[in-house]
Amino acid sequence: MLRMHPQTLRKYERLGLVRPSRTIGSMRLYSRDEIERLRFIKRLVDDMGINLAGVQQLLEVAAVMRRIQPLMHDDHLAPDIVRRRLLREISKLNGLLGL
Amino acid sequence: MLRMHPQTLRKYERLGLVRPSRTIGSMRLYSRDEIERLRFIKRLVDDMGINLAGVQQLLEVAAVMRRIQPLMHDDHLAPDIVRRRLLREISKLNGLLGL
DNA sequence: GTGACTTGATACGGATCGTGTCAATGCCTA
DNA sequence: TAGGCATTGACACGATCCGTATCAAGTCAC
Repeated sequence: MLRMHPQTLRKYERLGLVRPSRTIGSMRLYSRDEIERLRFIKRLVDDMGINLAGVQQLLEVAAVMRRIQPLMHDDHLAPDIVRRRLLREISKLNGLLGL
Repeated sequence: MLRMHPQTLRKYERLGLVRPSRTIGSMRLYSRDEIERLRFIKRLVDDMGINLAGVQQLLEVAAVMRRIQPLMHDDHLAPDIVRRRLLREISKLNGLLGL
């Protein structure tokens, strides 16, 4: 489906990049979100040549982006609240870059 | 000063990670900003084990962060302007992650 | 129950990255 | 101005990382 080698998926899981659920017999089961996540990882690794350590950081950046996005388009949220949450996410981003 | 091998600095320049100015005799000259940049790169590579390809992306993320930071603390700027510039930076960040 | 697949563990080839070496050039001082 | 030393660029050598192949053992579906 994603043309990924089974061993690659296992290694990604060992590194904590994905977290598939398991069936009773301990077979891996990937949700739609995780498949999308794998697609994202594949782009970073195959097309951009990025390290798995770098992928891990960029995944966290992407997670922050996903939380910021709705904040900016929610029109019935008090500007103060938006501003405060935005500051929190930005400082989180800075922290993970070690700034 | 940063305990980096000269060849490492040359390779980083070939990859476009740093851009030192040159003296008349073509010797490399690093500004304070570039030294800080090198320190940042060193952390990503040595401590986090990140690829140079990943470093390149994270450098761009850091650049966006550096532009966002003053926006959030400038009280003289109209909220509309802040919001618009913020949206631009965020979409830039999304674009560079391929989202 | 039988055949096909998945599981985990280990090993191998290719690519990346830091470092060492080389001759040639540039810089500084006596 | 001549001599000693560092820097320049190019190439090559280990170490490490990553995807993939292989293996026996366990699991699934028919």
